[in-house]
Amino acid sequence: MSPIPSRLNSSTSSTSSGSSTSSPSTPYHHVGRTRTRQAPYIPSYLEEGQQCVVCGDKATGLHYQAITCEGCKGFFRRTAQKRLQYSCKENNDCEINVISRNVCQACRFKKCLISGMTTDLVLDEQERNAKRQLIEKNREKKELDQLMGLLKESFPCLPINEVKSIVDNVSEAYCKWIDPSLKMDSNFRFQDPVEQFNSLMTPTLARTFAFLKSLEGFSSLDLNQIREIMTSSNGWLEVQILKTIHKIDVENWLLLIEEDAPQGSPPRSPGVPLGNLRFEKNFIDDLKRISESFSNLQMTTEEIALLSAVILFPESLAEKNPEMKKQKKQLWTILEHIVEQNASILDFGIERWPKLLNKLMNLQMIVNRHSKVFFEATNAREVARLFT
Amino acid sequence: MSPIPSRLNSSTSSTSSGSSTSSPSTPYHHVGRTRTRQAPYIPSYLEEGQQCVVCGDKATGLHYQAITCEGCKGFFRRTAQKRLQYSCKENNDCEINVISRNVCQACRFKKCLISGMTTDLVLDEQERNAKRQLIEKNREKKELDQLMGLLKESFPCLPINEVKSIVDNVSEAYCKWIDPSLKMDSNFRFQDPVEQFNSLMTPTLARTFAFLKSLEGFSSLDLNQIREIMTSSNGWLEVQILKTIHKIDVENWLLLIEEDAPQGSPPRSPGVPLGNLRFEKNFIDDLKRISESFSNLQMTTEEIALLSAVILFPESLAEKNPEMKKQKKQLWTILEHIVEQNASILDFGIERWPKLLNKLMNLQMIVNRHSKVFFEATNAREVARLFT
DNA sequence: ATACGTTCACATGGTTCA
DNA sequence: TGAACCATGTGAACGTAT
Ligand SMILES: [Zn+2]
Ligand SMILES: [Zn+2]
Ligand SMILES: [Zn+2]
Ligand SMILES: [Zn+2]
Repeated sequence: MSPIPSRLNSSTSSTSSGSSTSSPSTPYHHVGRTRTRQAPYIPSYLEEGQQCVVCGDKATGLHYQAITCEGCKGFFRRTAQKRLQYSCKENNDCEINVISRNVCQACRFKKCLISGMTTDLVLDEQERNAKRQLIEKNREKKELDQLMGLLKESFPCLPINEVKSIVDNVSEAYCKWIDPSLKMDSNFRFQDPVEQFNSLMTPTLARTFAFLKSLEGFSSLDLNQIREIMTSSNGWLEVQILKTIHKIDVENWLLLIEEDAPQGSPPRSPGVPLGNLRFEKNFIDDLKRISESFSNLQMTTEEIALLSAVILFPESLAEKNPEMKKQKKQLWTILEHIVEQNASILDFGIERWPKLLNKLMNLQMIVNRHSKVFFEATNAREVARLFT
Repeated sequence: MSPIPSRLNSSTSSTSSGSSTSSPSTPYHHVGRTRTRQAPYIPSYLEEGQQCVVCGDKATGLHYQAITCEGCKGFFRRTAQKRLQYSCKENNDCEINVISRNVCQACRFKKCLISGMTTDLVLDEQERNAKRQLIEKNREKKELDQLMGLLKESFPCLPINEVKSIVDNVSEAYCKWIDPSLKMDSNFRFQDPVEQFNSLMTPTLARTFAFLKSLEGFSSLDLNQIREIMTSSNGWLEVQILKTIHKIDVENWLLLIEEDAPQGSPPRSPGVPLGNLRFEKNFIDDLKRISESFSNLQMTTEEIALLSAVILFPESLAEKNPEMKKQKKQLWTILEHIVEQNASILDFGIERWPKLLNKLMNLQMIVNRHSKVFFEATNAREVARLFT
């Protein structure tokens, strides 16, 4: 029914907690405007026209263990959530009906309790938070899944179907005829390499995606734009490699990553010898060269982060949108500034900035030269190790 | 059983619903509607009215090693799958019965475990995936078998695989050379035609030729033969027009092509109004007529591909070479069968095949009537747009 | 025949915004 | 404040592989 304003209209400062939530992304850009207002849902167990046990308004279902209207539901929740204390200006016996219910909050809440509503069912701060987080998480996941779907179309890894089927057949035959005991883990071993590739690369892409979105002005990009960005350049690969080469111990050529030890082996290996990675020698050599080259710069975390941002910043966007162009320029400028500032602090020559640019070019060339390597399904596992 | 509200969500009454909510998705479901609700299956080892060891509701069988109801089964599975952690708001000793089971998830799960349910039997993500894939695979196989069976009836004489591979090959070649937009995953333009011809002809001709060449028995044609074929009939024009008219939105008379937006204009035009094309009105009108005519047939990609193949198949070759003649005949036969088969699937009248032939004749007449249009130098640009 | 996962209508919690 | 909305947990019915 129509809410009747009265007396304590002042009430609470009202809602407006929100903000932060980021726009709900405009679920549907409707054209039709019509949006058939769908009939408010009523649970099937309610009789026709059943009344709210508190105020007699039209009930909409069980709420906090009592059959109530939307109004009493909301009132009760707000009261319990914020632990509000009301006091009656009369004799604690105000009548509560659909007209008068907003006159005395104290008596309304009292009647709620008497009518069987229980605050136990009101989620407390913590639970509420958990719920919000869950929803946020799911939202992201959903978006990511969609993106992954699009990405899969855009750069499918090289399937190598022939190899796969040969390997599968031979292995399967082996297990079947020669060593049946192996059959157990066949699930694991014969998993489709393409699937494997996807599941292994997803975390990496997801992180890159999240990083990109966190940059100013990128949060509102839609999925297709993101896909375009991710596929139209090797930027994300370059960023990953940039990260990786800073994890290489150039003295001993160890890749310093934490891996779960297989079993019973020493708890933590100090690192993986580069030679142990199953890539072609060519690639490993380039990796060594470039990581040695960068190690001389002693880049700081901030510098790496900024560099990653500009690498990822899609040129196409900058060209289309002057605002974005300005932003990219700004990032470059800041980076330059910091690099040179650190140069003097680190007692570097004056050449640090040009050197960085030079090395960056080198990095991009190398990534480009080997870009195929990253998409071979058979390499997926090693690539994932590299990018962990 | 009987639902009672409580903490989380209450359960439902068994009402059989019938409500019309139906807002979300509403995927394909049976239309039969009659569907006598068959008695929910109960394993034979259960005694009459045996109870769920967790909540006392009616048990439906062994689930994860304990005799439980459907509710506890689902609750346990979800919890284990998502590795959920609950916490009790009371003293970890909440009573669990059919009424209260939804009050405290922590205690419900605890009771599940105590009652002998084991998470070992809950399939993990990977196993679940494997299962899904297996089911999917089997479904496809089943469908394929059915289709094969259908084809086999239609072509008792021909090896069934051959028919299917012919259809597949022609369709694939068509998508590759003539109309890439048909292919789901080909967001990227045409395959580059063989270079040697590329320089000698317009891209359209080159692609049409490539299509022809990919047909069985045509791969060895040399340039001169090609030229002869291409010039001796309007086949290639007909094929291109056939493609084009299937890109026309007959509601709004828009030609649905993707053009690079000039600059700064809206990123993607929904289509080009036919009237915008710089052809004589005569020609446009015929185009409208013929495209409307074909749109009624709702031709599938395979049908269009096969039709294109037979249109392009040079009569001269068929006459000279009995082998080729047979092949052409075969293509016609396959096309006819598929068209009629689809007629029944699409709930078409029995007239689909004759109608197609009729419309084809019309198409050829129109192309013939306007053939001059395509070769006038001043029209070159527009023709290229049309055939993109 | 059995016991897995899947599907989806439903109920109900929180959230939004006029 | 509360009408409309969104999102998630629930469980009955169901589809399949073993
Ligand atoms: Zn009320
Ligand atoms: Zn009062
Ligand atoms: Zn139970
Ligand atoms: Zn408890």
